[in-house]
Amino acid sequence: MTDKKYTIKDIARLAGVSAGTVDRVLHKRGDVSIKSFEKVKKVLDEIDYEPNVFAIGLAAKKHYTFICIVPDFIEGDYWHSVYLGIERARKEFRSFNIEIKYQMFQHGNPDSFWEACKKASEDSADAVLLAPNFRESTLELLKILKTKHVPFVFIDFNIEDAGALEYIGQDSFLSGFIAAKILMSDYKQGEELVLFLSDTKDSPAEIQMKRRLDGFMHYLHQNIGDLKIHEVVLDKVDVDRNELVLGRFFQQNPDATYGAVFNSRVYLVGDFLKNHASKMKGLIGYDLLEKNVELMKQGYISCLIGQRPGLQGYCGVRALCSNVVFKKQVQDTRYMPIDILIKENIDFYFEFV
Amino acid sequence: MTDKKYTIKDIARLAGVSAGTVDRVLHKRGDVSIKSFEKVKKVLDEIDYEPNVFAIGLAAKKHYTFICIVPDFIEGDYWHSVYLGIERARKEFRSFNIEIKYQMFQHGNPDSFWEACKKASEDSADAVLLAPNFRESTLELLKILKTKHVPFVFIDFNIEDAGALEYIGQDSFLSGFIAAKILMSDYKQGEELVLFLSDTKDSPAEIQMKRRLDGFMHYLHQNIGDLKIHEVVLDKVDVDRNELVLGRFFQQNPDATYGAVFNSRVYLVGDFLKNHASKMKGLIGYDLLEKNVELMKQGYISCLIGQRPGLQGYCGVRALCSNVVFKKQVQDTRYMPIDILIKENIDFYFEFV
DNA sequence: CTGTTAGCGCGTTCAA
DNA sequence: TTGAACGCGCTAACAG
Repeated sequence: MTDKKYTIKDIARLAGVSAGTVDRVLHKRGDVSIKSFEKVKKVLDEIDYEPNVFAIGLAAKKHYTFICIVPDFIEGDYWHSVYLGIERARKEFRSFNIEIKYQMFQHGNPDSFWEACKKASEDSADAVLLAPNFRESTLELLKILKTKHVPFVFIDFNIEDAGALEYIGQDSFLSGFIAAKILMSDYKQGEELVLFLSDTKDSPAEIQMKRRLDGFMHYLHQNIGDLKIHEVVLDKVDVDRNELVLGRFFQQNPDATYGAVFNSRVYLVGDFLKNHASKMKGLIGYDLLEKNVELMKQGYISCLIGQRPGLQGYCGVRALCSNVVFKKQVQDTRYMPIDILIKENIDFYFEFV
Repeated sequence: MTDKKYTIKDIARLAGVSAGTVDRVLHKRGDVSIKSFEKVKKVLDEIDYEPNVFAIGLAAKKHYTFICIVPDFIEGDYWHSVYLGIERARKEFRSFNIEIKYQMFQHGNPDSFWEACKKASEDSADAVLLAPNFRESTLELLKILKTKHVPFVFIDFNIEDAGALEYIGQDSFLSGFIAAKILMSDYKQGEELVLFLSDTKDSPAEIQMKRRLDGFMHYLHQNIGDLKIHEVVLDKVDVDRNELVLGRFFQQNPDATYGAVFNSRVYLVGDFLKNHASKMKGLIGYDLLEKNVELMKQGYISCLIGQRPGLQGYCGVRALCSNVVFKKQVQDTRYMPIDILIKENIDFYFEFV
């Protein structure tokens, strides 16, 4: 393969036509005589023409607006990483005149999500990236987007057959399966397991957790017989209540020495352990929130499953950009790697270079 | 943060000078009066100027040649991935007029490496990426590069204090430590371990393996008392000899049920096990060669440590590009993530998006 | 020392 | 249906 770079002018010269005609052929803009078309086509078939991206970027006049409907965040949490990925993409594609607008909502708050969807559908966008936190509001929004032919991608959660350009996220079932395999690798007869569950209902987040749990249980059924499994429901925010619940639980079940949390809030358990100067033999959870990472480094959490939130945000914007700006087809599902992070490799982990 | 994009013309207008002067200030090209400089500086301090990368790319007239001194490869092996990463970077930076030349050598062959270094030093390059397989030849080459002020980066192996612009690779000690932790997670009293060693000598590859082994042993000392450890030396290529050695070993040591290989050639052991329809309780090795991945999917290898060869190649070229083309400072060490791959997450693993 | 100018390759007029 | 011409933002050469 040669590195010789052909320009439109080169092609025009080789074909014996003008640059404008070549451009028309390349972009299928019509108004080209059969004869000219053939001549240009012939040259294009023979050489390996790749347009100069810089010239394209420089000459681009069109402006695009992408709307991102994602949860609001605080420093160091999951959606902060997603945001950073989106911002990274924004900078990278800034020269293509892509403007990114955010419609943020309170995570887990249906009204706030609905509000965000409504605003987004009123606004005119060329593409939409969204974390479909609630099903009904999402479908409502999609209806409008579809009539306007505005493409959209889902990140983190999926709603199948909703017509998304692409879904970007993890295979939840398998990540649960892996979590079990890692967590229970040093299991010995007689030890017990506790699943720390959540009390949210009916949200895609809940569905995701359910799938992870399914995968987790699937591993246990396949590999571990008669294991005693406890369940403890934790509150999202009520630390005092959790303190009470966990205190009682651990007192009554000293053999429950493996713990699993199927969302980011494994720090709730980690913090409890830390406050009581206690450790489980194994505690696994999801996502590299600062709090989680810190607790893992201190030994209260033994493993975290990472799902590349930053990459999700980045890929989301990039998929929209490929489709809208470059009219390229994109794949319909992009599964993120299932990263296994432990105390020892967490320091080398990064999402971007 | 506003998205308003300032151009050099904007700055010139705001500062009351011409675009040329602004350019001189931006690039510290001198020949600017104090007064003009101050005016431009003031404007620059107030706004958030980011040059348009496309315009830079388009206007760039200079051509660069990078030489990559890396091992030759076959489809699906480690250095193939490195190559793909380099090629990815080549395509991405092609518009900056960077030409990539390869000086490939036979992996592990000092003469071939020496030959490649010699050719590279005779050729005139603007930057060099190399996998310093042999110390002396490398130092010889570096001497010449340094007199010519040609920057170079190391990938995969490092030679410390050799003046490399950047070293890109893994923290070998820690990756060994992690390998032990993963491998021995379900260790039970009485089980035995076998280390499959290599017989290469004095190469940076050997040093890397040594470091991994050190980390591995460090974990064992910290966490597992009186473990019986065997050592088996495998030949790189002589399959028949290995067959013999392994056959005898496993016959005599039925309790040696954990195995570790500190390089890519864990497939040597995996293949043996497969041929004898046998499995170890745990077998760990390095790198996602096709052969290794296949054996892991089939259950003969339990875990592989990945070190992102593709990303290494990509980052290597990118570092050179940042430094040579954009005159940017680059970090001196870029440790790759230590990826933990098992049967279940291997299918979702990828290096690039 | 400083302003002006001619491209870089492509998209997009506009006149022929 | 076609070719010529302009401009995107920046760099570098040149003329004052």
